[in-house]
Amino acid sequence: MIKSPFSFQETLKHILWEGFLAMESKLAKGYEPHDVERKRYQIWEEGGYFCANEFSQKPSYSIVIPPPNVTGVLHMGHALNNTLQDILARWKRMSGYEVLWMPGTDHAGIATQNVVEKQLASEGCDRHEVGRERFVERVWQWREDSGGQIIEQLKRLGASCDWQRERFTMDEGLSKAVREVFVRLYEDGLIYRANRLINWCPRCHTALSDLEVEHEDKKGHLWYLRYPVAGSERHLIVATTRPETMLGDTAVAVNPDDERYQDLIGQSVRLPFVDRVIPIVADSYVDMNFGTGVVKITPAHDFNDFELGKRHDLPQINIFDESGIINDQGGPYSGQERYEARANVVADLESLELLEKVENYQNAVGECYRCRTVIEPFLSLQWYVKVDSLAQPSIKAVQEGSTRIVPDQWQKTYFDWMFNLQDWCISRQIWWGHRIPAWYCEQCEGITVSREDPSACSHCGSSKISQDSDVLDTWFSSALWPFSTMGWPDKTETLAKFYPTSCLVTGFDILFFWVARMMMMGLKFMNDVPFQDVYIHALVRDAQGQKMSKSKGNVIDPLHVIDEYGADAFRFTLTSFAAMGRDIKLSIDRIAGYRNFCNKLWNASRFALMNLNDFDPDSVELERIELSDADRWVLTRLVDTIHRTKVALEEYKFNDAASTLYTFTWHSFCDWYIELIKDELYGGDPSAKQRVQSVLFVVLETLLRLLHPFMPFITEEIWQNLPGLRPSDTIMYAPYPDGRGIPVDTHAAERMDLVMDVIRAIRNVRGEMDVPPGKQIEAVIECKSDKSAAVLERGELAIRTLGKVSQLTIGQNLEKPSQAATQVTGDVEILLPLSGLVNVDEEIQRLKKEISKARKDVDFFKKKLSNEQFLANAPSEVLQKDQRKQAEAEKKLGILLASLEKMESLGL
RNA sequence: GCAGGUAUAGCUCAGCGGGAGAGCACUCGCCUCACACGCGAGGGGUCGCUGGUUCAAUCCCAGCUACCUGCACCA
Repeated sequence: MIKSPFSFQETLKHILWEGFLAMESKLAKGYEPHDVERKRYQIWEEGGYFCANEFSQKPSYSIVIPPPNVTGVLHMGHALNNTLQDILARWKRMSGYEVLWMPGTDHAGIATQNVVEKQLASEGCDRHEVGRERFVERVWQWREDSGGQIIEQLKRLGASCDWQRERFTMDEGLSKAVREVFVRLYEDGLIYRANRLINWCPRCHTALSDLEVEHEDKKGHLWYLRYPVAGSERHLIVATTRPETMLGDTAVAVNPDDERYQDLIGQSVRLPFVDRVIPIVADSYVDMNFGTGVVKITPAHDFNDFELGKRHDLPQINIFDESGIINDQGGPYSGQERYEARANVVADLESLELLEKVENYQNAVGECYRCRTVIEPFLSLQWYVKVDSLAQPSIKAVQEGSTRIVPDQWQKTYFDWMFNLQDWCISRQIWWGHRIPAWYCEQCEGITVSREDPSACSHCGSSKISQDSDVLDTWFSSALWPFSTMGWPDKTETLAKFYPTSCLVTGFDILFFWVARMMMMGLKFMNDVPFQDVYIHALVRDAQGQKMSKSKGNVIDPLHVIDEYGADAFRFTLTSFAAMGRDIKLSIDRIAGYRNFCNKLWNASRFALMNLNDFDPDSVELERIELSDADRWVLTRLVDTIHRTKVALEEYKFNDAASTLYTFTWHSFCDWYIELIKDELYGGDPSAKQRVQSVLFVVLETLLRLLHPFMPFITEEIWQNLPGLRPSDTIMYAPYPDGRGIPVDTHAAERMDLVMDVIRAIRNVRGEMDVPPGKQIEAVIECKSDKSAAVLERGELAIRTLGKVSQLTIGQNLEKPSQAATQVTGDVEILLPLSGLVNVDEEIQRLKKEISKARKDVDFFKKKLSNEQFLANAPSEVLQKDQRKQAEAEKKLGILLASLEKMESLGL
C-alpha cells in the first residue's frame, strides 16, 4: 500500500477541490513561465509594440543599448544592464512617451578576428594564406551563421528593444558615419600620425590603446647584470626585470646627485653580446635608492626609457619583430622568442660571470585584454586622436549638468580621467573593422584622406596610391553609436526626435572606453550631449563577491536561470539588488525567493479570478459606493505604493521600487486584504460581495500595471485573463498608474491599522501560548476611548475571522474575565480568557517578557524627557511625540503589571 | 603610492539626525476552501574602532583599522 501523508477523505477532498479549481480558474495552479514567456514575447514582437515612431506627437524617450560584442553571449552583466533599460523603456512607454530603445551589436574587431582565426587554425591555415579580402568575407559569413546570438538571448529576458532598427557597427550606414568622422577630425587637425612607443600585442599583432592593457601583479625576478666600464676593470651593476632587452640598451643612467657614480658620468660601458659601447648618462629620473641606483636604458622597449632617451638624444634600437621574436639587431639571439631569449641571455651572462645575482620580485605586467598575452612596448607609426579640445566641452557638459552622471560619485572618476587624457591611439593592425580612409602616395609620399575612395593623390595627382592597411579601434565606431544608429550624417527625423537620448544605462567598467568617448564625439558632431542622464550600475558578482569568470568556474548562466526560474523572477532579483553604488552578489537561492514572489502574485490572481467570475469591471464605481475601512486601507496603501514607485524610478532607485512593490503585493494585498474580504466574498450579502469584488479588481489590475515594467510576462498573462475588456491590446500600452481615481482615506487606513494591531495581538498570544491554529477562542476587548470602541466594533468580523475568535465582546468598562491572557495595543486592552486553553505559568512567563519590553520603553522615554537640554532644544513635535509615547508605554506597563499580579495570585 | 568605495542580525543587504529594518537562514505551531514556491508566531544586532559637532549620532566631521575597486607604478 502506498503511504500517503493524507487520509483517504482528505485526498478525495483534494482531488475534488482541484477539479473544481481547474474548472473555475483560467490559470494553472502554479505559475509556469516557459510557455507564457514564449507566447507573450511573440505576440509583442509581431504586434509591433516595441517599435518607435519618429513622427509621433508624444514626447520622446530614448535609450541606446550598450552594444554587446557580436561574439558575445548573454552574461549577468548584460542581464542586469538590459533589465534596467527595459524597466525604464516599459515604464516610459506606459507613461505616454514615444519610446525608442535602439538595439544592436558592435563588431568587436580583435575578439571577432580571433574567433575566425581560430577557425582557420583548426583548418590548418592562417589569415595570411587566405588573404585580406577572403578573410573579411569569412568574418561576415561567421557573423551570418553564429554571430549575434545575444540578440535572441536578450529577447528571452523580455527586452523591448525596437528590433526592426537593430544596428551593427559595420553596417553601411554606421561605416559611413565612421568615415565622415575620421575625415572631419583629420581636416580639423585632430587626427594625426606619429611614431611612438605603443602597447603591442605580439599575438594579436596589433597596437592597443592604454585602456586595452590590463596590469596584473606577477611573480618575477630582478636580475642584477654586470656591465663592464669601458677602459677600466670596473663594472656597473644594473637591475632589470627584463634581461633580454639589454640587447637594445643604448645607455645606462644614474642619478646626477649620486655620489657613488659621479666619476663615471660621461664615460661608457661595453654591452655584452652585441658588443656596443654605450654612454653613462645622468638623469634625475633615476631613483638612487632602488636596486643599485643604475638603470639600463632601452628606449625602444620601455616607456620611461623612451622619454629619457629623447632627453639624452639616445638611439632607439628595436630588437623585436611583431611577434616578439628577436630580430637581426639581437646578434646571437636573433630568431629566438622573447622568453627563450631571456633564458639564454641570463645563462650566457652567468657563464661570463656577468650575472651578479637574482632576486624574486613582483611587479605589474601589462597584458592584452583580449588574449592575456604580455604586451610589448613597441615602436611604431600609428594614428592618434588629439583629445584635448574634445575633452574640454565634455568636461564642461558634466560640470554644468547638461549630462548628469548617476550616482554622482562616478562624476569624480569621469573628471579624473578626462583631466589626464593621453592622445588616443586608434589604429589597429588587424583586418576586421573600418579600414582607415588614408592613402599614401608612392610618388610624393603625401597622405590623402577622403570620404570617397580616391583614384589619385590629392597632392601630386599621382595614381600610384595605396590605402593604409590598418583598421580603426572598435571603440572609435562605438563612440558614434548614439547618433550613427539614428542615421547620421544624414539629417534624419529619428535624430530630430530622439537625439539627445534620455538616458544611458551602463556599467562603470566602460565609463572611459565608451561613455567619455561618446561625450566627446556627440558634442563635436551633434553639438549636443549624447545623453541627458548616465546611470552607472553595479557589477554582478558571485555569492562570495568574486567577479564571475570562466576560469574561476563561478559563472551563473542567465539563460539557465531563466529556464529554471523564469525571466520575471530573474529580472526582479536583479532589480531588487540593484542598489546604487554597490556590487551585486548573486546566488541561486535569492532567485528562488523571487520565483516564489511570482508564484504568490500568480496565486493571488487565481484567487481573484475565481471570485470575479460573475463580475463586470465596467460596473466599478469606487467613488459612489460606501467602502469599508479595509477597502479604504488597501486603496490608500496602493496609492502610496504608486507614488513611492514613481519617485524611486525617477531617481533610478530600482531596488526601492522593487521592494516597495514586493511589500505591498505580498504583505498588504495578499496577507491582509485578500484575507479580510473572504467573509464578504463568501457571505450572503450581494452588495457587499460586489463592493469587495470592485476593490479587489481595481487593486489587482492596478498592481499588474505597476509591476509590468519589472515583470513583463506574468503581468501581461494575468492582465489578459482578467474579466471584461482591456483598454488596449497589451498591458505594455495601458497607462502606468498615477493614483488618479483611487480614493485615499488616511483616517480609515489608521482605523484599519488599529483593527490589524488587535488581530496581531490576539495572534501573538495564540502563537506564544501554542493555541492550536484551528481552535476558536473567546476575547474581551476593553477600549479606553469611544473612538477605539467604535473602530473595533466596525472591525468585528475581521477580528473574529482572522483572530479565530468565536465569542467576542468589545466595549468600555467591561466586566473582565477572572483568568485571562492580556495584551495591550494603543489604548486597547485585549483579554483572552484562559478557560483551559492556556496554563497560568505560561501566561506568567509571557507577561514577564512583555513587561520587560514595556519597562525598557518607559525607562527610555523617562530618561530622555527628564533631560532639560532636550526639553529646551528639541522641536515641539518631537517633544510631543515622545511625551505621547511615554504615556502610552506607562499605561501599557500598568496594565501588564496588574495582569501579572492577578495571575500570580491565581497561581498561588 | 594616489583616488574612490565598503564595514549594520548567521548570510546578503536597505536605512532620510529623533526609540535598529527587510529577504534568506533559524526555532515553534499549522496541508485554515489562492498559494507548503504556503500560513501564523518567535528568537537574533555595543550599527568596524577612537575622538569631535549636537539637546540628540548607525547617519554629520576628523583620525585609525580591515576589505574591495580603479589608476599609476622605481628599472
